[in-house]
Amino acid sequence: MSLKYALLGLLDNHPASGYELTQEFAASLERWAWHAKHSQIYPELAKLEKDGLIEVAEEGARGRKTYAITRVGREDLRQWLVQPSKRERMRSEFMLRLFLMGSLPKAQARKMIERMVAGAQSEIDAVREAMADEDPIGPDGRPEFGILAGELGLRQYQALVDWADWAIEQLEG
Amino acid sequence: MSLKYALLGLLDNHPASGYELTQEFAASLERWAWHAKHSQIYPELAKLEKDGLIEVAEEGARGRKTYAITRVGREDLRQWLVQPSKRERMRSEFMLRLFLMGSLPKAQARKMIERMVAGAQSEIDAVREAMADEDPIGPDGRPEFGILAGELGLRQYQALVDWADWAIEQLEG
DNA sequence: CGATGCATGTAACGCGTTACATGATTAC
DNA sequence: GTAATCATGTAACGCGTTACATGCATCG
Repeated sequence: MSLKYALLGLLDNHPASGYELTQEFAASLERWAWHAKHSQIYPELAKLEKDGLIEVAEEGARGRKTYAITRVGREDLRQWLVQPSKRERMRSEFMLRLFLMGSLPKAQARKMIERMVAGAQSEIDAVREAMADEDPIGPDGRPEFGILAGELGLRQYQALVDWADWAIEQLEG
Repeated sequence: MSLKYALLGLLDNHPASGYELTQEFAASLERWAWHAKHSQIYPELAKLEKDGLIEVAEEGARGRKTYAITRVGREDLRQWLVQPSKRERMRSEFMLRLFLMGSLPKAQARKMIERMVAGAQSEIDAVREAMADEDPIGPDGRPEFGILAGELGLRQYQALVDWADWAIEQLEG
């Protein structure tokens, strides 16, 4: 269900082809929110068109089809955004590793945690730098939710880094 | 792949039946790390047995089969825990909603964020209370990674709550 | 003897990944 | 002309969910 709304959401900003949507996934959504490959996107677009939520606005070179969201599609998207979602099921390989780390000798578990944190920290540094001059409020006064969401992602990474200090202290004590 | 190691990890603590493993998922792993239903667990156990990573240690009433991890299984588990995993692909419906919230009028977006935060806060309160007297180091001196991981989960929820204040301030400003 | 909980499985379907497959256009 | 990029699709497979299906044991 989520891919459907990811596509409707992107098309609500501006019309785009399947190819462009694939790029947008890779460029923005992928890091913090959702990922999809073209092999999943094309069939899904066909389905959305069949259901009347989007339409082909223009056909270009090389068989390129530019899709636009329809009134019905926009309505469906708004509904989904507003409707409270049930608690997400967690599914994180990272967390799973943590849970099972008791199967390793203490010293090795500690080393793994340190390695995880180093990874998170370099991720934070890289993204902070890339986001340094991004304003969460666009020049037109409209909020850029991608930037806002990115800030949340960074803060959650930071929580991991801080936690690790505490966790290692627990292990030592 | 992850379900395999979740099962091996649980069986490395103590032998258990498919039924018990299903309960353990529901009780501990489910909240922060991984989820699986019995309909997925039973076939996976059969596969692990066929591959020699676990074995039937005992058969009880009602067709109950208690599985135990084998030496080979333990080795495989350790390998997986130690081997650095490639960056996980993000897939969070929650984050996706945030990204797409620009499709809502500002006031409504704000309301959605407030609702999300209220949910997170009550989750934090409930879990903090439940975890209040849990010591991350067990009475035998061995670290309880479930508790450590839970603390991380709580801190990440807390990061969300803190972020929301900031985000709403941005929207107002 | 009836409800609840223990205990195990299978089938159908949907979503996501990897790999296969093709062809047009543009830049060098 | 040839390499890179644009552009769209299909097929096979694996993982996860929902629903279907069965039967034994225990407690009251």
